Amino acid sequence: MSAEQCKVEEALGILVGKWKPVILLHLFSEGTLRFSELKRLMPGITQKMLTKQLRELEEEDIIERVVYPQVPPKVEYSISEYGKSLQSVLLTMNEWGTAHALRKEQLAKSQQKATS
Amino acid sequence: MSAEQCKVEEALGILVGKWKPVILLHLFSEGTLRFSELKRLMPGITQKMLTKQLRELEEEDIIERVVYPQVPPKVEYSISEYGKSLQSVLLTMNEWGTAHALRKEQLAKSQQKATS
DNA sequence: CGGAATCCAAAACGATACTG
DNA sequence: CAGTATCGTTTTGGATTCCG
Repeated sequence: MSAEQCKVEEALGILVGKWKPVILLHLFSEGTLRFSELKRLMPGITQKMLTKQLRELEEEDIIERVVYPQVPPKVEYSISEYGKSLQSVLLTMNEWGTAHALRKEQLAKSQQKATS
Repeated sequence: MSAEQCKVEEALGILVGKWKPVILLHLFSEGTLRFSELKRLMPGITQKMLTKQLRELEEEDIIERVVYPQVPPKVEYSISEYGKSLQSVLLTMNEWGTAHALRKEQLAKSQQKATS
């Protein structure tokens, strides 16, 4: 892993975005979700953002989008075959992130003691 | 790994930034580098950006900054003990990123054929 | 229901000049 | 040498309205 041919950004580029990891984790655990279900699972996200992030993930072939031609419309999202290869990356990051969050928490606690 | 307690952003937050992964990879492979050496290794980065990204990494305790009180100044950066725990994450992302870049390249090639 | 379009604020990034 | 400071541009995220 040399710095000259660093491809971390390739993975980073797909995961960055305030909501992308959460979207992916939901799809990984639920399998298939409608647009409205995703929205309900993420209070705070706007329709515009959800649409945008889903489009970007779709463009990278990470997720699949299926439109049912009916009224009212129904659109379902799921992880694509290729997208499944991302799970291990997500898992690694989540594990490290969990430990890091814990560490920060404990560090804050010990500093609280020191100043009290 | 449930979506409710997604800690991917914890890792993401540290890696995002146009130059952070490259900085980290350089420090991982070289061990210790001076500010000017880092800058030379990354043509295109501005002093301001390099300073900023280094500060952020330092604040997260990922890298260490040692100032030698002399004229002209000398400042050395290296991966901290804790920062080393990030290497596996970086490696995982780099591997996936490399494969992803290759895939995109080949996809582009096959599309080129199809339209020629 | 699942968007698209518009407008806006904030954050990231960058060029340049100056400094102990 | 290793930074600040200031300015401007670009990108990102968000609120709101409208549409088939």
